[in-house]
Amino acid sequence: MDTPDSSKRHLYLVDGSAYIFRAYHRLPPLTNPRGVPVGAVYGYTTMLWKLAEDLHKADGPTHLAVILDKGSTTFRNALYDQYKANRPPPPEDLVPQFPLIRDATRAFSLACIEEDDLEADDLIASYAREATRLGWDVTIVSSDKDLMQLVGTCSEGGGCIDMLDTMKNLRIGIPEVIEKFGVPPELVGDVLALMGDSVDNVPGIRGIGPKTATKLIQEHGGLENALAAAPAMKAGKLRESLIEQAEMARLSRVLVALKEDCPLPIPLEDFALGQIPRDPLAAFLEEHGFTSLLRRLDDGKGSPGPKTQLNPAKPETGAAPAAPQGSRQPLPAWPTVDLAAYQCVQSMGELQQWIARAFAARVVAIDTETSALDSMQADLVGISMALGPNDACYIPLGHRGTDMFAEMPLQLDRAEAVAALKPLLESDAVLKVGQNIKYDLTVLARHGVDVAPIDDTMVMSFCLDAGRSETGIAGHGMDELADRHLGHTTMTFKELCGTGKKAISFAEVPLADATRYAAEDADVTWRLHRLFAPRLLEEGGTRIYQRVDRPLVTVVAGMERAGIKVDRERLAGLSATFTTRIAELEAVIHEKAGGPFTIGSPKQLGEVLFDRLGYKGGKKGKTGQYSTDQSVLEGLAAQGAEVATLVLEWRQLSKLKSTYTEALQAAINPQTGRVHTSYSLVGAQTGRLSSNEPNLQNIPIRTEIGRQIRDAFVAEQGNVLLAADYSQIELRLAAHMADVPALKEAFAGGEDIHARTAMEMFGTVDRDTRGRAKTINFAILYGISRWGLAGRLGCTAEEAQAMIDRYFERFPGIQRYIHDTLEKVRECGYSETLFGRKTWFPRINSKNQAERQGSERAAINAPIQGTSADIIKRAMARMGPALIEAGLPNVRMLLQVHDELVFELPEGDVEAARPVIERVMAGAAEPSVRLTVPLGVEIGTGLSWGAAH
DNA sequence: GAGGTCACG
DNA sequence: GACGTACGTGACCTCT
Repeated sequence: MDTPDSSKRHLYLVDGSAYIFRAYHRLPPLTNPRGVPVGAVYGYTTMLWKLAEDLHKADGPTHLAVILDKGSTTFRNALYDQYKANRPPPPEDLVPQFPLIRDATRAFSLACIEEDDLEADDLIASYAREATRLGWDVTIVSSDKDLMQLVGTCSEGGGCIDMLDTMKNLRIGIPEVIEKFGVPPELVGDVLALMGDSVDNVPGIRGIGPKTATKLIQEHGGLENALAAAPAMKAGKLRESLIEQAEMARLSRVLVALKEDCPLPIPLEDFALGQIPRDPLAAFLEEHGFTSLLRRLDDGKGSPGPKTQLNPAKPETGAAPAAPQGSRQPLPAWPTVDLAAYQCVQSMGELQQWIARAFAARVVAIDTETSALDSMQADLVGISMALGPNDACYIPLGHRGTDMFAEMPLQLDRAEAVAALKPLLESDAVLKVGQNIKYDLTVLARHGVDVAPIDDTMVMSFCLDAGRSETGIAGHGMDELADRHLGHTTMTFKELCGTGKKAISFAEVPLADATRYAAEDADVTWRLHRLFAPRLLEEGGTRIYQRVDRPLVTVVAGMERAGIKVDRERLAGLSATFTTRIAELEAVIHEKAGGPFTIGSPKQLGEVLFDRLGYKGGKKGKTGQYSTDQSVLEGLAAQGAEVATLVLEWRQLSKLKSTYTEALQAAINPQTGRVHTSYSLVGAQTGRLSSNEPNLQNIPIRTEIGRQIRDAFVAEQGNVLLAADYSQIELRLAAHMADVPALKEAFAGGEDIHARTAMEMFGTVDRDTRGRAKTINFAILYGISRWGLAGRLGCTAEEAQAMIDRYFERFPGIQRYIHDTLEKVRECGYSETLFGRKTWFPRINSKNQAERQGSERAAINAPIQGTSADIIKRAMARMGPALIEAGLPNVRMLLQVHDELVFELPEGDVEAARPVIERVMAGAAEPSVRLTVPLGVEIGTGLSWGAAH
């Protein structure tokens, strides 16, 4: 600071919500590179920029916070239910900009505050009062007339309050307030109470406007005096109104009064301005295409520009740049992980200190420790937090004694600690970082905490490095990431809790060990986040991470938590039927085989079929074992081997019973009575989700007998299930991406695409040619080989090759797509979806032909499968807000099955929900990508999942 | 833990 | 000429 009196504090309080409305109306409707409207965000960003430029001026801010309105109702609605009821909804293209305001604030590393039940004005008033009490000067960045009540007030402390209208570049002091209202600031509230406010729906007194209100207050010196003087006034409308509506005026006075004693969620000192780190700001400016600001950021010559304060120095942690594939990147200059440095938090005082420090840090890595792996059932045992390298703590909450005689460990009351952490975990001003934070979201949601905003290092790793590994599939687990990126070997859960029968619950781990383990996880997560955030920007992963995968984390957590109801009795009934039939089959198979054997053992079955019974066609694989899979058994059955037919039926029923009818009953959550799958966001290299424990993405549908299992997935009483499918989405995307006129035309015309293919290929459409065409269409999507196609179609490789040639000829574009895709992957090492998701293929140039060809097929498929995954993920991220906006808060999204979404909704909502869901799904590529084929969506409803198809 | 099989898109 | 023979998953079973 170059101010003479360097101890003088000057607090700027930015009225963010008010600003954004004004900026919206004053600025042209800009959109960012993704087509998202950002005009108001741009205005807001330039305003913050201007304020940042004032940093080093003599009377510039030393402290700054942005205050936002949070909810739509506040305590004032309890006083007067019509308060602000007349407000029109914000313009459609402004709505998506609200959350970006927070992003912008965070990008400047500024504090951002919003509280339920309070308006921004109240928080501003409370902070302003507190600051002046301490002798600070305060500038309120706003032009809101309500806030003018605060201007000029000097307390004993000596601090003064003024306002700054950045748009008009106007300082508002006492003279300006008097000019506007005709009265000094302390009487502004009385004037406002008389005149009312039509926008906020403050009633005031009908017939009294600003002029009369000012005159009355000037004459009588205050509202109560004016009301008291009314009976003595000369008869007329004014006198009558004042008498009749005196109570309305008094209510209005309360409504316009600012609440100056709100609890302050963040201490004033934490608003201290320091250097503004460059990287997050640059990332934000780039993401939204604010290129002129970005240039100014990097242009050191602009003086007196923000350069000196918006210091472009590398982040203090020295994040390492991306490493070339395969080589270890240089390790960041951080102190090595020191398990002894972590604090075990055992008092509320210590906890409060950590919370305050986390607010100040604005980024906190968190990790929850629980008693089990299932986030829907696990009990919360503790929470760890990290604010920097080795700056981490563990808060034990649910530990037991190490044995039944041991004393209970000293720890905070769980409910009390969670309540203390809740404002931090829910604060928009603080980014919560987790490794697989979806798990923590679910656990904490069950304790009433909705964690936001979030980052997930596992998902970040996936967006950077999907498929990227010399030896195979790159994992994104914490231990692996710590080793790969930090050169650090983490404590393993096994070391701590053991395995198998001797395993103990985390709740039984002694606090000292638990602290080392849990805090280390948070510490490592914090470090990984510091590495990944700049890499995403440099390597082009920001778009897919910020726009698709990050928003999805919270959405998917919600779906998992919702679960789906299954009809236990129905499953049990099916199980019993299957059991009986399986026993019958077993007896007959053993009889035909000439003795008992384990039918479920492919090895024994092969020997029975090909050695003992002497059937032909036995093929041994590389393990020296006969193959007995479906196609082999079907071949035997065609030769008249009845036992093969019986084994096929046995296999089908055994599969259905063990994997579905039995396992699903066991998967019903005893608390919710529903089945909660867990989705992995990093499970499939192409960007698809995967589902596990239980897998709800492979519930039978293709056979009649399997389909009965789908009928056991049901809606709650009074509700129905709605299933919405993209039809032929991958073929449509192939038509678009390879630019195939005939296919695009067929999709545009709503034709049967396989029939069209049959016509092009064979000149005629019947069952047979359509079926063959369908096979070929899929073969194309999966990276064709003549051998594979020949096997599927039952023809020779030469005939298959002829068909491939014909396909390329009829559908020009396909061959070029395959060629270009492979070219790019060979060159860059990765493929990309239309939305920029990368999948790495480290073995694309392998000397091993099988390996190489396998990579080539996967590389041809990945952009198509991945783009499809991006599209449905975008639809999922938008679905919740779209349904809320449509007034359908009771429609719940439950499942995703790659090209299908399943919802549960009140029967009465079906007709309203159908078009909303259809629109969101069909339009999910836009505005990022303009497809040249329509996306078809088919919707069905029913009391069960089976019936909804 | 690996291999085989089969449920799904 | 061998290699293996369509992309992406997860669960269950048997056997080592």
